[in-house]
Amino acid sequence: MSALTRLERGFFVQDTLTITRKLLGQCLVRIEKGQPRLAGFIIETEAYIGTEDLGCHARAGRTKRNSSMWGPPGHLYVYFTYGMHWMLNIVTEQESVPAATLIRALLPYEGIEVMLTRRRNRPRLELTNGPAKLCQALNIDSQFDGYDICMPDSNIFIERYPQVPEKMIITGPRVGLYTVPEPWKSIPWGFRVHSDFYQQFITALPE
DNA sequence: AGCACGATTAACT
DNA sequence: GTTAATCGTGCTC
Repeated sequence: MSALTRLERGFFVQDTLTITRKLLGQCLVRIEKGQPRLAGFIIETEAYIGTEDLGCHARAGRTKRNSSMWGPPGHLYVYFTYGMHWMLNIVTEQESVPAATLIRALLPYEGIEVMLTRRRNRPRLELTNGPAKLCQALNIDSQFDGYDICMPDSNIFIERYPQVPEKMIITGPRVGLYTVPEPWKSIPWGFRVHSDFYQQFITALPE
């Protein structure tokens, strides 16, 4: 087994759609003091790109809330919505260009006992199968808005795994943009891994 | 100062 | 399939 490397700054300097696709199959890791490592494979992502994209928070210009999206790549944009939920994004593109990838779902891999506690013993496949759920499971909130995941001692980072084959990636519209006008509402900037691909990892999960 | 809404979730019929 | 929960944010007055 070869040593795993972390995604470095250069990865997040590619164009946003490329990054959003290539993040599928990579492993998001969360380190907390006094806790076992929490980790999950990224299986669903969405791209939000620039002020033109009317589905993107950047459409209204830079505000206190969305400021991180204008920041340097490889940092996090974490925001609060629906009065109770946190959402995890990774900032892409060069500084001053607002764009990010939303992490919508993970396949739990390490630290499942801790995730079960945080997620009130929900079924294993429902631990991190939504953008707010994974933030709850990994204990990610406002304290990580603007956080740099490329620092050597970062408490959140992504480990490099082999790319998911193109044929195993399902492309479709982004979820939840009910009031967003076309073409942005339907533009196919959502990506997920076909369940055929990760089924093998589910059956391999420890009880 | 007031208000409508949201890149969601869980529980319900 | 529907809907309540719950509150920070940004917009309007």
